[in-house]
Amino acid sequence: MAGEFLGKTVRRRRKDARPSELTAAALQLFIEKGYAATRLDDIAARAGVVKGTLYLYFDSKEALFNAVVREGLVPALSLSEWKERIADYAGSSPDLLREVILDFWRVVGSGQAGGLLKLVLSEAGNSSDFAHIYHDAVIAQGIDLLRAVIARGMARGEFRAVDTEAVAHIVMAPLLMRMIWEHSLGCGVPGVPTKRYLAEYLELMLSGLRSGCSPNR
Amino acid sequence: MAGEFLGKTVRRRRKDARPSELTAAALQLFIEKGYAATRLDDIAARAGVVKGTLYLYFDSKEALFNAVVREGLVPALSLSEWKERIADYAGSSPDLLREVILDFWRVVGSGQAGGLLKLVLSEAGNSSDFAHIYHDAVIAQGIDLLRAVIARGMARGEFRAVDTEAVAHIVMAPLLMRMIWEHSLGCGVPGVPTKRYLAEYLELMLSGLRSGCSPNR
Amino acid sequence: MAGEFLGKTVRRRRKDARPSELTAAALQLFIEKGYAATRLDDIAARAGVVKGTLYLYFDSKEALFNAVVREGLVPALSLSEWKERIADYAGSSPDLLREVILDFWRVVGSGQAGGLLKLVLSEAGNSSDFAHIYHDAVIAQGIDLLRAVIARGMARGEFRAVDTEAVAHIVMAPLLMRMIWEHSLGCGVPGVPTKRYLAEYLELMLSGLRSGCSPNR
Amino acid sequence: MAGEFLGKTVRRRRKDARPSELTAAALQLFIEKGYAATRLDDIAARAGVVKGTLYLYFDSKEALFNAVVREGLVPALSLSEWKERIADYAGSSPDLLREVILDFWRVVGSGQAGGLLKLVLSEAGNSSDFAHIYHDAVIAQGIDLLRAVIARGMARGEFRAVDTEAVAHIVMAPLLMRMIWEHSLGCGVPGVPTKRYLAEYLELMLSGLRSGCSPNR
DNA sequence: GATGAATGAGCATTCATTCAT
DNA sequence: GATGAATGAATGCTCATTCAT
Repeated sequence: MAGEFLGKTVRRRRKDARPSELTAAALQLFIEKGYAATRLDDIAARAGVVKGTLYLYFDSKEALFNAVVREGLVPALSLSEWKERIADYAGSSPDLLREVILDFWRVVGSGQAGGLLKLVLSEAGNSSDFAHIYHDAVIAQGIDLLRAVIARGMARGEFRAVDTEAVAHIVMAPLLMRMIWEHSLGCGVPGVPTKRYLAEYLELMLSGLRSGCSPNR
Repeated sequence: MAGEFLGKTVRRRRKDARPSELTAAALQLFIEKGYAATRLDDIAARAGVVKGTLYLYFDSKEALFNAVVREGLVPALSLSEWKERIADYAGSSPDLLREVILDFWRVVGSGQAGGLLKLVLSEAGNSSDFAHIYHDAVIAQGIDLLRAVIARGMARGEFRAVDTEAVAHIVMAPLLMRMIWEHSLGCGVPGVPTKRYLAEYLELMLSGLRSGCSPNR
Repeated sequence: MAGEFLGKTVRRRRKDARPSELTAAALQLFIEKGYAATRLDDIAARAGVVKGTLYLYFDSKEALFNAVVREGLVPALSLSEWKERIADYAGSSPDLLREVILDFWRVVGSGQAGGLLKLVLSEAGNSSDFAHIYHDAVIAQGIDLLRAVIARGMARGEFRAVDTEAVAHIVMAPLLMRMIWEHSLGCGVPGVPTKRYLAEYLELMLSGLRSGCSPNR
Repeated sequence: MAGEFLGKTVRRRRKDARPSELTAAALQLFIEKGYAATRLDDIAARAGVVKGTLYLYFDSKEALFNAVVREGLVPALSLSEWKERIADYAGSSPDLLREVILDFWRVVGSGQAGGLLKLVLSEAGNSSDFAHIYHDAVIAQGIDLLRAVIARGMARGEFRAVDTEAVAHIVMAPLLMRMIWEHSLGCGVPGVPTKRYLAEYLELMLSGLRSGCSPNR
């Protein structure tokens, strides 16, 4: 019967969806209040369940935290597609750098994935070293992409000669800081809207990388 | 007697130094483990006293935290001296920017003052909004300096026209990120020593700001 | 069809056998870990069902415990047959005592019925007073048999005059202690195999009861 | 001043006495309700303190249980004195056996030490194997004493030849069972006062051990 | 009848805070 | 001023019990 069918479907969909509902609620609260200050009661309440229910899906508060972080890393996986696109890219290196950076911002900088950065930094030093995990899974991905683009620009004479690794870190820093401030101050960097920030940022980095200008001194 | 005299001296010195010994111990632990995960017992133990003693100097754990942050802000006060120095500065704006940035790094980026940034970001969102306090006391100071220098450079035709506020934030970001990583990953950014990082950073920013080059597009 | 027939048979047999399968699993675990430390999940798992299923047959954990104990008392019912047999017995009282004791051991002392003693003693003091129930249903049965045999021996001049009730308790004690040790230490009394224990025990009791010897003092 | 002196004394005496006050309360409740069913709140309440106070003296509920058992074993240490006394004893072996048994009963069978037997049997099978510990510390001590006395009697021709180890266990059983029943049924074995029980018990054992009677068959 | 997801009351444990000494 | 024993509220975790399917 349709009733039974729907019933089972609802139940099953619930069961399947629960874990991510729970981690979503947990992520929000962990970011808002920090790991230690977040009570399981609060997480459960925000997810519309009861504390005990959490233990049907996660062994402990720490296990829940792990799941939250791991789930937050998933979007960053899409960055790996860029590796092939860079090889086939036909346009100029400045254009490519623009595209890569804006896509990184779209994927990582927006939504709750941004708060995850603040979270793992806050809880760095705990048993499971999530700062390293996050660094390797997200930051290092972005760094690698930037290095590849910068190297391409150097090879094509579009960028001046730089230490690609150092510069990749430096170029990424303003993106990450922006993410951090937005989740720490609550409402973006005061006085500078994101759009203008990104525009000035891209201009500054591209100008700084461009070859063919006289040296600074 | 010499013994008594020494005793009193030690006692007196101790008594006066106590509060800062306590906040120093607290700062270390707050940075290492976060506010919530740090027990007063641990702080007292590291300071060589007993938990109850903390309450002779601070009303509560939160009051201790406040004192820790406030004390950490003190070094940043020296930044205010720069305001006058900028007005009197005789050299080029790129040189001035270099000096200001390196001094900011010396004052804020080194020592435990660096950990403080990570700490206030971690605990952002708690009752007392330290992220804002820290932002206003330290970051905003630095931002203002940078804005002044950039404006000077623009006025003198040494820097191209930019949004000074946005660019000041962007220029500061790599410094702050470096501080954060050093205290979150434990041991600096892997693969890029601080000295090279700073050198490439200055070069990139100054190249990006320099006037007289054709626009990026 | 045979398949269906077998299926129904199996189903039917299962259905009827379920309660005792459940109590059997529960008995084992209650003895191993104690009442409170045994989780319904464990019992269900050992019985090959799911926790909720237990509630189809028992109202609560305590009701299950009650059923376990009551079921464990059943074998002891066979002791009642002895009442008639004693009346008709033709041999000597020492021989009769031997037979009664060895049968008691066979019925009560072996198998899981032995563990039941340890169990009810462990949980004595709970709401339902199983120590009394077990005492009345099993121990008192044995005591009564022993009293009858001892009284017969006294009447026939084979045993010396004793307080039959006290002596019955005393005679039974070594049997019960042996049962307890076997289930508490895991592997019988260290150093004394059951067979030798029983032989020496019977000899000591019969020697102690025998009439016709000079008093101890 | 006297006030201060008394104050310190009271405080110190409290501090020193606390652990044993707590274990005493815990022992009572563990015996009454079993380990798992006893809440720390109850123990604290009975000791006149608050739950948290328990953790000033014991790391966990299990640590408290361990302390309770270990403390309960102390009285049994006095049994070791008997080893020398047996060697020097001048009287008959039956008299010696009487004395040893009555002293064992006085030391182990009375007071809360008796409940300890029930307790360790109940909790046998848990991580720390207290049944073995108790067996070795208390029961085995008594067994050894009995074996020594029985061997002495056999050597002097006062007792018939028996397996000393088996018989020692058997002789001890009625004492232990009596202890167990008293703590499981609440109020002694129904119908047989302790005094008569012990008298009949001694008579039965000594008669059973005495040499010079014809064998049972 | 059987399942297993969900519940919620109960308990062990932690830790900031107090206060008599 | 300094101590440390004692407190009690808070919280992670468990598990018997229920109920929709």
